[in-house]
Amino acid sequence: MKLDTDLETFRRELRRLKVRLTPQKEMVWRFFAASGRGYTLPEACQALKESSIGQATVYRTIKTLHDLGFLRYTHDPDGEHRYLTSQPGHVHLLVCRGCGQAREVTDCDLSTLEKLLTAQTGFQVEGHHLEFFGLCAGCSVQPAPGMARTGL
Amino acid sequence: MKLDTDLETFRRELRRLKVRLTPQKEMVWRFFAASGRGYTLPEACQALKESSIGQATVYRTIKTLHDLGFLRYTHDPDGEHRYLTSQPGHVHLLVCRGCGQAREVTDCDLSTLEKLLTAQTGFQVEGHHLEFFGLCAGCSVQPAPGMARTGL
DNA sequence: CTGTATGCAAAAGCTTTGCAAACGT
DNA sequence: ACGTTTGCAAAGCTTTTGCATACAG
Repeated sequence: MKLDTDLETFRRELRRLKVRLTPQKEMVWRFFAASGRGYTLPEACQALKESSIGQATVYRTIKTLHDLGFLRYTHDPDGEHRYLTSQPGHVHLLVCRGCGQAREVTDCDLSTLEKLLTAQTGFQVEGHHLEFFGLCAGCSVQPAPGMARTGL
Repeated sequence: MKLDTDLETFRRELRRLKVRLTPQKEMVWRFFAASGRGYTLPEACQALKESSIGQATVYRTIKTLHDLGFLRYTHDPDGEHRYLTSQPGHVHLLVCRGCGQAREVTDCDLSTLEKLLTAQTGFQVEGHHLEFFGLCAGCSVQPAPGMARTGL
């Protein structure tokens, strides 16, 4: 399974970055890695309490992993941040409004658009955030009751 | 000045939408319209307290104006939401990391990219959020001390 | 007039912090 | 061993809610 190799990568990276590898960090990472949809901070706190991880640790760990690039967040329809594990580097998310699953997209060439903007406005574009939303292949087949809109 | 005609538009739109036009709504809207950079909810609460607008009203009004499309939010470097007035319709923001000013961009053709994504992933793309960041013309001339990074 | 919007104050919810004990390196 | 990380509990914020009063239409 891919998670295992990802987990190895996670450990290796932490070592390389001289960040302490604790069971908590690993559990938090695995928790997010197992979800395609991501979790908000309060959701993660509540769920990880089951694993006896204190909420302060959840907040601190998510911040750390986010800063290191192991987690990203996407935006709910409500504008809430939902964290999920991510490939390193520049990616964009394709978020399904049906099931909430997110998938990563590496294909993006906005360089033409960025050059145009610079020419038009004098703005030195350094980067962008781009997020797509719509319906994934599964959900667009039919608004299958019980499949789409799985609460949480 | 453009603000006046925008204010008229604002009033007209509220009437058209059968939304009550109260002094508070107007003050909140004007407060945001006067800022290029936007405000977070707590910032707005604090500032509008001066105008004797209760915080519950600030929250409720911002939510209403946001739902109606009169306000959008952009993302801080810290990921915080900063609300600002916006043109109706589909626009993108160009946010300066120097002075924090945001400007709207209507130019965006991601349709080719969206078709490509649909072909590759089966995902029915319904829309996107796109935000650019960099340095505006003023700030990129020089990191002028006292000009860039105006706190708040 | 009628019903919605407001302000206040309290409640609820979210996030951060201080500190002693536990743990990774 | 040392210094970082953790859990707990408390403190500090932010956001929502209930309700009487004010006000827009």
